[in-house]
Amino acid sequence: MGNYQARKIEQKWQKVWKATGLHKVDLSDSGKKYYSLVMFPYPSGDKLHVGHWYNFGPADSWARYMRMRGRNVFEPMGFDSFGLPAENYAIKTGVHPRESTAKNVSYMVGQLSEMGAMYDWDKAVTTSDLSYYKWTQWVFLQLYKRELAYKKNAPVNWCPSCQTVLANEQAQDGTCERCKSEVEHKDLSQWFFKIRDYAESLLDHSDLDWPEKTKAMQKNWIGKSMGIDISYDVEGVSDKISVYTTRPDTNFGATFVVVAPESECVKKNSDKFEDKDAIAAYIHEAGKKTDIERIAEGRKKTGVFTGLHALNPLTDKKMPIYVSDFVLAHVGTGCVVGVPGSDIRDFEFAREKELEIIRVVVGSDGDESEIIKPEQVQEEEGKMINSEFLDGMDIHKATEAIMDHMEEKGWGKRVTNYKLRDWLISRQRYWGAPIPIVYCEKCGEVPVPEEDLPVELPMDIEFKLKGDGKSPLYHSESFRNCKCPTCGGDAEREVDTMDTFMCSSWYFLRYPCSKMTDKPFDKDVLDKWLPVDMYIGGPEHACMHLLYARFVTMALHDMGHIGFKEPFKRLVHQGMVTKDGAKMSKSKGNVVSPDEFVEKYGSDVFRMYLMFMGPFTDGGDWNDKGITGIARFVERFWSVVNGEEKVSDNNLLTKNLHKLIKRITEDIEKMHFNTAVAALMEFINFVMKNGIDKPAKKVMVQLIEPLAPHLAEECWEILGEKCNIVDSEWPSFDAKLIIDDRVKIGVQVNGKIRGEIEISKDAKQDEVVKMAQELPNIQKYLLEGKVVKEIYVPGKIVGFVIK
RNA sequence: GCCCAGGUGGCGGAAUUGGUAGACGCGCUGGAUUCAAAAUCCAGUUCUGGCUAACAGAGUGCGGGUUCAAUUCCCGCCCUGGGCACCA
Repeated sequence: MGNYQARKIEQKWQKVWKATGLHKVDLSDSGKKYYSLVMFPYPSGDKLHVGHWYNFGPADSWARYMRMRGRNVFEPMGFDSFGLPAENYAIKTGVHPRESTAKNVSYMVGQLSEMGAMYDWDKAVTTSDLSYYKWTQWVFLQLYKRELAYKKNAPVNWCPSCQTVLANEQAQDGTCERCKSEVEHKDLSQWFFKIRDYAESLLDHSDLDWPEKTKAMQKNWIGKSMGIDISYDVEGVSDKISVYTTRPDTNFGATFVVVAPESECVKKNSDKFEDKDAIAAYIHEAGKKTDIERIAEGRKKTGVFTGLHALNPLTDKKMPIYVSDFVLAHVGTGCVVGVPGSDIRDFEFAREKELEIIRVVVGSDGDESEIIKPEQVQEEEGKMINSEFLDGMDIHKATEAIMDHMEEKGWGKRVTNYKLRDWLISRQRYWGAPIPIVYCEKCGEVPVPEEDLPVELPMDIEFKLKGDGKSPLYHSESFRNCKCPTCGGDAEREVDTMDTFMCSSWYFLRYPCSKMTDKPFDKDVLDKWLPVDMYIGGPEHACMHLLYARFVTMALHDMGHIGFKEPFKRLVHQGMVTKDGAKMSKSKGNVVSPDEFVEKYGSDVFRMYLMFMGPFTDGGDWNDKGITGIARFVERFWSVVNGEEKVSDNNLLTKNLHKLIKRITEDIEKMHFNTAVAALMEFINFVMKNGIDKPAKKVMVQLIEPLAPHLAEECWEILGEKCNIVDSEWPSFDAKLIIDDRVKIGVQVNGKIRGEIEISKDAKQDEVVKMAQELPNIQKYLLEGKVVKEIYVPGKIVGFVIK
């Protein structure tokens, strides 16, 4: 026999599997279909790191388990290959993104092949391939046709020195990553998708087997609220000012109005402001801050008085109007009414500007005094005071009453608001799918006809930053200049590319149809194979990617392109693998490659070690200290399979084997791979003492198949089986065989364990109590007082309460 | 700041319709084997006291509470991680 030659055996089976097409899926047979998907990787210069393995290994184990349960499993893989890092690399080194991406992809394909997963490479997609992004552009056109795409001005991070747009990542701490200049905001005309139109549909998770926390995060992200838009007259100005509030009940306490620096209201009325220079300077400064900074509670509030006043019709009070950066233009109407007695940020602002603070809600402490402490602001329950006809009502009733009142008077209108913003897809970058729009002087904005797709990304691009603020594609004359599809006259192409989230919002629809050239996908095929049965990926995608993918799927459904509304039936998030407590990234220099471990221990050991680290959904900090434990286990497993077949206790073997089947089955169902490995270790420890027979060996080998597929395949062959083990039937257990006749239970006195007894599983309470009482150590305690209660939880615990 | 998770031995973790906390593995200690080492095998291993015992006390981030009994349920904190819309 000898030691287990992991590398040799793994390469042998990978070759066989490839040659026999074991992992190719017949998509015409959808009867027992199972679409098992992982979020596809970005082909970065770091290649695959241990985090990918942590994710992909168990995902493949799951797919293998489902295949052994008789499902026709489709497990595709691909690359999300457009994006910023390849472009930055090009700017630095001059290497074309197409080249560096192709290199990274081919290296990663090699790494993934060594894993031995069941990927059907015939169906692979690479989003930067012409044959893929052609259809990303097609998806854009569908959304455009449906009037879900539109253009408007929106701010970008702008480096005044480099004269270029920066990603958030390049603008951390408000300075440019390259030159350290202070980052400013600049408005550009950009494309958006109306994801807000789908806010209600996206809030409906009722048919989704998703983690509760993910649903909660999406719900909070969408942020539905019911409130009222109130219009106030502004003294000396013809236009009214409109504010959105969810707490109109507090409006008798309104003492000022605040408008966002970038709001329409500021733009429209700037000529009427008192100190125009001060306000212009303030707006400029606000542009340098991030939203998170601006809205943080506890931060010192700043602002400039406009000289204008809004009139509160409830109180006839003149409310001064301020410009302040703690209000954001894209939230609600970009204007808020200041109620410092009931909102903590308004409270902070009022203190700063010495504005009137009125108590209108009495909270649980019953305090009605005029002076309000910060902790009394923002009461979630309470009743109204100082609010005329609302006085005495609880805040919820008052909210309804005042909204009725305001609507009757014509001062306001009930509205539903969402925090969700429309999806900004324009990117002023090269390495992305061009937006298929043409601008013609005569015809205006014209979508590229579907038959003219793809709009091909040009190669004649110089990556060095031009410093003229234009998108890279602007500089390709051959790309930019074109003929109008409608009138044939001279026209210019849109030079922005699409957000890469656009590529990943539909790739799962392309996999089953990846080779089609005349259409993005076939409705019949997709209606059979989708939704995805299991989708595995990181929780960091809870709000963005997963909402975008749902939105695109819903929109395509509503246009009749596909017959299902939701893309992902079941969702599981793997945990994140960190290194020294931090997310692995090139900038931190803490990326750990799986290659040396695969080389040294083999794919199976490495995969099982990652599983054994802890629960799949938890992740953890990477270290390689325990990997020898798994290597030892594999050696022992190997020697048991190859060892003699002699058993000292047959009944015990059967019982433990059936217990093992139960545990592994349940653990895999719950994705608790760590305890599945532990259970196998316990079983091996047991059979090393007790011995094993051939049928038990076979079951044991089947049970390890999802976790260590190469090892299992080799053992399966050694045990004389002909078929591939992944096509053997998952073992079942007999519940009757795993019942323990005798169990050890603890004996408690006043809740503390004082002894242990062994009882028969159907022993009666009297019997058990009597046995417990007879223990010398228990007698000692029983003599100390009077027994007031005897407790017996069958099979679990026996206890006495004494006084 | 806001939203969502998580905190258990020297380390990774196990155990939750409340019922013997620490399975499994790493590491460590002792032993066997060996000229020696590696590898392997056997035994021990939460901490404190105690005779390497019986047993007792403490113990699941911190402070309270409910209960015969709390890692598990409730209230209030602290810390760490993820996300916050141009990294993907």
